[in-house]
Amino acid sequence: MKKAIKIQDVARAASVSTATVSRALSNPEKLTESTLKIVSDAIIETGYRVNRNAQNLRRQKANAILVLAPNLGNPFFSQILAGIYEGFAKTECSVLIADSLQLENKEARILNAFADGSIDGVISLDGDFSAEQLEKFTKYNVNDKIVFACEWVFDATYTSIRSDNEKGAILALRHLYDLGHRKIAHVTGPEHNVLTKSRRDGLNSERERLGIKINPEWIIRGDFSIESGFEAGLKILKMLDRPTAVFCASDETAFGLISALNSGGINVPGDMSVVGFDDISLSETFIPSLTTIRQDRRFLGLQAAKRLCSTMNNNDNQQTNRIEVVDVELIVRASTKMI
Amino acid sequence: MKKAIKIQDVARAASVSTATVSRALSNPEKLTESTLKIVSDAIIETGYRVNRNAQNLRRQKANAILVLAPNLGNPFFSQILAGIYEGFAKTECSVLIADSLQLENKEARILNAFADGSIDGVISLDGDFSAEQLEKFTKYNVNDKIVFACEWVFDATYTSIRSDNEKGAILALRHLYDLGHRKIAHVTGPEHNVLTKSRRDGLNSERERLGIKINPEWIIRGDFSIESGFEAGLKILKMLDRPTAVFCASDETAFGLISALNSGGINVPGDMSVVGFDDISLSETFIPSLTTIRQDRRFLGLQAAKRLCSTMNNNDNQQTNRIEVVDVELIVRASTKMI
DNA sequence: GTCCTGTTTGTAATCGATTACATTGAAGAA
DNA sequence: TTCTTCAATGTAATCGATTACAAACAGGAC
Repeated sequence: MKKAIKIQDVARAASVSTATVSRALSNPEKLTESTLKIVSDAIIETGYRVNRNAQNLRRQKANAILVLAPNLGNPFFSQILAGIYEGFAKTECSVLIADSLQLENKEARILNAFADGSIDGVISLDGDFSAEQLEKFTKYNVNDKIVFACEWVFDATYTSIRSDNEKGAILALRHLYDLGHRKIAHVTGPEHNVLTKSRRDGLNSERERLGIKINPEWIIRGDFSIESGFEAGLKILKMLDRPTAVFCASDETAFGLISALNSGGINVPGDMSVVGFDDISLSETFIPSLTTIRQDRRFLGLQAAKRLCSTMNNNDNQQTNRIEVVDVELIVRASTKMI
Repeated sequence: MKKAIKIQDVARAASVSTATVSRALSNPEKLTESTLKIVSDAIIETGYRVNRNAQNLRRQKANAILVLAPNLGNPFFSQILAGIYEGFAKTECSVLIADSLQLENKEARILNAFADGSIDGVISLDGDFSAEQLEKFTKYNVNDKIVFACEWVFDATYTSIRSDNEKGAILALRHLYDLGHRKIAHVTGPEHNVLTKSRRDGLNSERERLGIKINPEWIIRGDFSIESGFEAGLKILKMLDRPTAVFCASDETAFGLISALNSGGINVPGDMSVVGFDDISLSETFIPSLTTIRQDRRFLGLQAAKRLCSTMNNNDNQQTNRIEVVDVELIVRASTKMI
């Protein structure tokens, strides 16, 4: 094992002080060109790497952020992560990932990580925090170090980047309406989830505007998962008053739904039209290919990263807009058909 | 902002020395029960959290590992990650994730992270390292801090956990053979990939054993992606001498393939049988549901984590078996049919 | 030459926890 | 009582980089 080279070794090799070496790395403009050259050469020659722990200790920083994702197993998140990585690519900041479903006491864990200096900020893709949990964040003064992406909480002090979920639901409903559908079911996300709520709100408002009646049975509780879609499909198979179209809260749910319908002899889109939400990569490939609402997930991640970076660097957290809403788009494919 | 509480503050509150507080946390058995009680109370009362940077600096550890994944977008990896997290759940070790496709000079980045003290170990799901890159690892003496999972490199000094890929290919081929298929195509993974190679090897040896002839056209280069499967499907559509079954190197490739075949009027499994590899969650839901080879991905991740933990803790790296091969299983579903 | 100014570089304190070594004190042996 | 031994606790050096402050030095004004 090579023993680590430290700043002292470089200083000795360059016949300067440690301060000069440190400055060569972080404030090169403060040095004469000639000394900078000497020091740079010595750094290369010795193969010196700054010790992050020492640096972080002294600077009182962690150079790391935490991404909190509910269920890493969902391919939905990968693109968001890619965007986040892109946003941090040029920085020296490490990205830690935690699965918030696996995490007990998540708010305590986050506060702990802040307190012990292992993170400087959080990007949460999970908006499921109780009032008590949020109070703790406020108490420990970390609100402006947490950025929400995709999901969010109802507390205006947090920065958040989200898709226009209401519009997505409206686009989906109108698309089905335009195809002649009037009996439209909805497989929701989990109760209390902000996405569930705003998509349902969009749906209801547009339903009212278009004057569509609704059978309460057609609102089926789901949780974004494939399995919940499958179960919803089984429920629909048993209905006496069947809808002619279904809007699902996620693409995976739509896949499960279509699969169940199929197993019951109902063809999509022949007998029933289905719209998803997200536009994950498999939606194009699925048979039938899925009509869905596209969210620009990479962009959501990228923006969240940028916002967090800027609040972490500038201490002026008087941002103009804490809430940024990203446009969504209807992608028409083969799972929907004129009635 | 609350100013951070340090060990000094706790020492003062408990009227003991900092050494005693430190011992209360890391070597409680060295203290009298009564002092331990006093110190513990003081820790709770003050809300003290150890500063990780200071601790890591002093202990010369990072308390973090890096997971290197090729293409985080692939849902295949999420289960492995879940296993890795499970393996590190009880430890204080943070898990960093990097997408090796996005990472230029990955070996240099890894060595850097070791050198600057930001990681203690690596779990690589990526086996694509050149001889020169491996030499660098050897030179900097980090071979026993790197564990390969899923993929691996041909250097016996590394610990690696992998599925029995040859057996998987053999099971797939024999299943198709048993259904009466003799004209069997294969969509491979990327050239030079170890998985591609071992699956192809398994296929070839079993092919020979069963006495199946092969049209070279039926070996189609892919890269595990949906798109490459789609393109392979298009190629098959154009063939004069068409296979009756296809074995794909990944489930996603199989989805793309089936989708392309479908668009060309070829029904799966009616006109052609398809077998995948991996058994990702959507395989059960896809229409038709996919016959595939199941890898226990969570277990692969968990084992990799355990191995890395034990080599990082015990300095005796005289492990009995550096290579651990995990069994795979044929899952028969609806995408394959008797000819 | 002397003084002043401003730039470049060096010295040493500091971040917060750990731990080798020193000290204290109590129990047991004689 | 006095000495030995050992367990419990304290003192202070240490990990490696940063940076406030000090020092050195060059150049210009007089």
